[in-house]
Amino acid sequence: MSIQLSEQEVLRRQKLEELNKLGINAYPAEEFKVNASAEDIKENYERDKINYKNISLAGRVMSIRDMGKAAFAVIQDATSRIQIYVRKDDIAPNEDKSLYDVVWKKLIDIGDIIGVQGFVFTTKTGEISIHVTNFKLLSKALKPLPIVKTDEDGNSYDEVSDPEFRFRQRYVDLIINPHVRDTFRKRTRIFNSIREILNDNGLLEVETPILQSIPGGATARPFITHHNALNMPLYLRIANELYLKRLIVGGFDGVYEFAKDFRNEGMDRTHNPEFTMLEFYVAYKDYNWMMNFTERMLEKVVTDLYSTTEVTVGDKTIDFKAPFKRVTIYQAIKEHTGIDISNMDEAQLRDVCKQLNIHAEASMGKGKLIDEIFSAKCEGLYIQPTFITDYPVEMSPLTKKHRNNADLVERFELMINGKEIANAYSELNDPLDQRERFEEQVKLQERGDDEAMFIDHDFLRALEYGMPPTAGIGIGMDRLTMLLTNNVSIQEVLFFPQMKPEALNSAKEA
RNA sequence: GAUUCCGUAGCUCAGCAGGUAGAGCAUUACACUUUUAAUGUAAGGGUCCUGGGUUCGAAUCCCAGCGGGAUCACCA
Repeated sequence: MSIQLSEQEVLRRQKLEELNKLGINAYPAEEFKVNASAEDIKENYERDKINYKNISLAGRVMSIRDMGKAAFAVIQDATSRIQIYVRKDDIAPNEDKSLYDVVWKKLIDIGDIIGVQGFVFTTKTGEISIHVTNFKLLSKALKPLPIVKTDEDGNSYDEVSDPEFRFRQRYVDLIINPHVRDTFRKRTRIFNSIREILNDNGLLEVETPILQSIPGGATARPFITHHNALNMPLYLRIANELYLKRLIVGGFDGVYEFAKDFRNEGMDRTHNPEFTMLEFYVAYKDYNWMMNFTERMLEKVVTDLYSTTEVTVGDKTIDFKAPFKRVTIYQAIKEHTGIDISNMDEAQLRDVCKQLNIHAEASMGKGKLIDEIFSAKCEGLYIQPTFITDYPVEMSPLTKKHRNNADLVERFELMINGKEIANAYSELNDPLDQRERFEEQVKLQERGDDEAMFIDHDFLRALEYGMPPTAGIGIGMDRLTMLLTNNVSIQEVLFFPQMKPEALNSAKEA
């Protein structure tokens, strides 16, 4: 690495040498015992002052206001930020004032991680602060931290807004933008909340293969990799559905997995090549049960997160109070286009597409055409949580046929804020029907549909041993998180969204 | 993949009828022992994304590339 160092970087390296000369290890090994957090102090000091006379706290220096023989600084720990007050005569009570004049004033920078000991007090201006009696450098920062200042009205100045900077150096983004940390905490709370509900209902959390020899369970282009020892291609999973259903065959009544899935498709603000999908399957249930369960689950997730069922998303308020509205896909299309397509064949559907100005590929079958019409004319209109049900059989090769209509399947998608959040069905467990559906998919492949499914013979074999009637669902966790944290970009809810490599890696290390 | 906008100091940005760069914060020095976007005075800091071209002269104009955003296509 022969990167030109900036003035500030050179300076900080010099300070590091100074520290070494003074016998101060800028990266000490020993534990620094902490007995308070910034949040704890700010929340509890006022009514419990007795317990804040001897506190120890560690964090990153976020700002310094030097007043001559005393200084104020702001320390950020994992919970929050708190002001510290460092007075020369307090940290250096004897003749030797170098701890203040040299170490504190000259060698500590914004961005450094320090530990402080002292007592809590309230300043003249009413800010709860730590009066420092001793401090210790815990880690010296060699790069200058971008400074975001916030005034008393909450306006930010010089906020780092460049998405490239923020996503490539997420660690910096997390340090300086508290709302980013908040988003990721919420993401984890959403996952925990769901995990709790599923566990409470007796489902077993499982892990299934990411490397698969037949990518199944969804229609999407997979990533291909190669196993050297076996000398064979392997695919990164596009879904884990077929494996979870094998486990239902194996006798588990309920299984779930938060699965990283991979799809080799375009990237935009709702698509990352790797993303997280929750899938779960429950034996002896059907899609009606799953709708009931899903709406209760989401209501609880939102309540756990916000203590209310309402969530603000952009300029809208979305209410997750169960039950959610339910409407069949044919009803939805009829309602929003005035056209009843329930008895149409492929040719008639093509005419409808033409009439509605919807682009229809020659390779599209009946199911895909209906899906196009719904996507173009209906999907965006469902802002409040709505189950769209009873899809045509052609676009649902893993779904059980509808109990009352052989042209339909027992499937629903949950639409929220105009987007699909979940996809679920009464799982097809008739092995002969499943084989026929796979064969239909092969025909679609032959027509040029490069996303149609492969036949998974082992999965068929599993079904032939008998799978109980089962309800299953897939929920796009990234998109659910986007929705519940009011973010429009998937990059905002992934710590490390996919990016093209920086020149940093290729050029300078070679 | 297509269209479009963007890439100037550590950060946020200005500079563009072409004359080799500015501001605020950050940094450095000095002053200030309860400040809070602390303040005052002074100073330093830039392969203007990269590579070509036009020109006496390019951060500025043209071409190509790299990276990012937005919209569209594909999809979750």
